[in-house]
Amino acid sequence: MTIYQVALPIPMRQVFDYLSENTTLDKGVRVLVPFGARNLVGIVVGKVTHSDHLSKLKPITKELDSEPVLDSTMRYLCHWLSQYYHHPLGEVYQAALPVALRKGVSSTPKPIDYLSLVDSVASEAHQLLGRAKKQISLFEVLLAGSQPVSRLKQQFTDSVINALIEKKIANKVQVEEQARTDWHTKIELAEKPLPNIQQSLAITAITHKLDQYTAYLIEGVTGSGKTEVYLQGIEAVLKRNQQVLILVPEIGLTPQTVGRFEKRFGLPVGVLHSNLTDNERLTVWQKSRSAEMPLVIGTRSAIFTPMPRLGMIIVDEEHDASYKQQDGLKYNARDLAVIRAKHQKVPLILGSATPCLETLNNALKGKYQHLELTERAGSAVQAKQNLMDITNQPLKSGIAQGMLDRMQSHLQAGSQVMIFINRRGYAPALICHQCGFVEECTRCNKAYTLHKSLNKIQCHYCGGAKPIPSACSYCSSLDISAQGVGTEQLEISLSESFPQYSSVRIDSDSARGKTKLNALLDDINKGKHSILIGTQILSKGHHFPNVTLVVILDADGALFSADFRAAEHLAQLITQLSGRAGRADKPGEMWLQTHQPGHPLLQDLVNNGYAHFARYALLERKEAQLPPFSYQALFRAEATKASLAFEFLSEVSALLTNNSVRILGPVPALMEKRQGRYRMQLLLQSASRQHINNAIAKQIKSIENLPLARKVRWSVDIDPQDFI
DNA sequence: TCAAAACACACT
DNA sequence: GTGTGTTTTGAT
Repeated sequence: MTIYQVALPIPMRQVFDYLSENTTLDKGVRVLVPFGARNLVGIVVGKVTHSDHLSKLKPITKELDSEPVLDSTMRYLCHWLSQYYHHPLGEVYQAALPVALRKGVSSTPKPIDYLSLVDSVASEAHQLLGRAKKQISLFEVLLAGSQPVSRLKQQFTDSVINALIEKKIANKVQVEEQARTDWHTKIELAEKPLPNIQQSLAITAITHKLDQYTAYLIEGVTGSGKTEVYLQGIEAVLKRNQQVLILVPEIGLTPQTVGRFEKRFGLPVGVLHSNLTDNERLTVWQKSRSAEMPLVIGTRSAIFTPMPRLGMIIVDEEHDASYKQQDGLKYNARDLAVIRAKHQKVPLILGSATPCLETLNNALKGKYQHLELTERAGSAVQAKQNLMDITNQPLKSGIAQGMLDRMQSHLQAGSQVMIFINRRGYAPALICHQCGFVEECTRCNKAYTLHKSLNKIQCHYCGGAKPIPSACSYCSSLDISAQGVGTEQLEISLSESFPQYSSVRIDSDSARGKTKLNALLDDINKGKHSILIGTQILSKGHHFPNVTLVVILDADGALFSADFRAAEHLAQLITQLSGRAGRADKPGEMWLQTHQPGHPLLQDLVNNGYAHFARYALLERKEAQLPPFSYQALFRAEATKASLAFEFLSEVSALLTNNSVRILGPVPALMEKRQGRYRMQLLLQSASRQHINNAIAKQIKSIENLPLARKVRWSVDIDPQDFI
């Protein structure tokens, strides 16, 4: 009997030992094992000669694979993930596999039914078929060779196919499909544009060293032709008979995008997104694993696609927040792509018009090769950005009168108007409407965050709290309030102000599901609506040629958010939006409403653009010792009683206390109560990633074993992106 | 006194 | 995580 260590999909940071008569089970093979009263699908992680639980060992019920479902690269990535994110290995393995495989179905493709002519019959077939037209035409198709039944069914009805089988002219044959991996001989290049100088430089840089790991940041303004650089890079890789993995944000994956890749190379493209069925996902996984699929394009979890002949990874819109998984295994697919590219020794391309500061910093330090595309091609335009001072101005549902007038004139000219509410990183700060003063914690010089339900304001850096003041501490005005209006409230108010124009709201509620969103976007570009009210979704991937006015309602919220990334995200949003509104003959304008028209970050963004802003923001981060100049981990806990969550995090804090790691909190989460549960958080920060990692690694088991750990819902988030 | 609810614990 | 055994609670 051999003892195997098996990782199970349970939230426990340990592996379990099982017995088997088979002495040659490989790592990465799935097995069915008894676990308590249940049967679970686990992954073999190793063979051992001794177990501490010899008396308890049970045999493996069933071996599910002859070939490992996780190759050595995938196992390496899973181990890395487990250690880096302090997540149980079994759950990581589970997350890395397509759902179908987690359930234990076979990992090899099902044999396909082919319809094939019976050898002897050819000569007498015409006689047998008589005048049956459809059957004759099916017979003629089959003369050229066997065809999969599923494909024939698109052209012929069941009865025609069955007739040929009954007349013993044809029969069904099961064929194990041979993976065709010689696609490099079948590339059919579509016509391609002539790259400009910057593009050529980027393409040359990338294609020059394809057989080693190098990370590139392509920082290219909207319309500068990043995609063309990708395409020419991909071409070089495909010609070497190597596969390419392309990651895109959740919303960016449209049939047009996929079509562009298919058309360019005349090769099949595997697509992975959240709307696929388990089987569709499995098929792409299988074809990629067998190297039959040259190109795979997908969202976050596509980073787990096995590619034996990987030759390049591309992460498009690398700044996009959807690359970070928000629940369970909180990994960042962009960061994992770096690890994977390094391990498989292939180039990695990160592309964005608005790179996130972490990536930009890596590029500026020389860790990534920095390729800049600053020339706009063809008809691309950028909306002109302006600041509107709303201090002491009458507001109607958050919109200044001057802005309403401007909207009126754009609407009268037959254009569309977009009102943007920034809910992301939303942390209500107290702002005086008279003078623009923001209530700040004197110890940290950070804006207090308003917690209405607790009836106090709290500093999210030191945890200090005090009652909500009734007047501005600077000018004593009573007109102080939190920023922020909801989309619904705004929609009502706008339909009162502009009754003759139709307005539409686009947020994750009204645009649930992809088809619904596409239908809405279609309506908009057909001109069915004049006023668009939206959140995040509008900034991604879609163009609004008829929108000539974009209004950002609450720029201030981002400037004083407890989330230090809020300003960066606002800048990315503004830049993305202004590249998507208007067109050459009808350029757009964008207005940011603010109480702080002189704020250096806003000034820099509006006057000098994102690239300049980002470099300035990096200096600020350095000054404040914030990421990427320090590293963070966030413990979250929620419970029906706030005190439980607080107690738990206090105990965690005590366990982690360590000279080299700063601990902030516990403080209430920005959204302090959700679904009846109180939410608290504890932030760790250090100049050294290693210090944080070590501190957590040393104590994670003790934390897991705290009595309170089973009374609260808790999690660790390494490199947290959101402090919601 | 009993059953439901809450809790504790093991799971290889 | 889940299934199971144990203790607590509170209504009869």
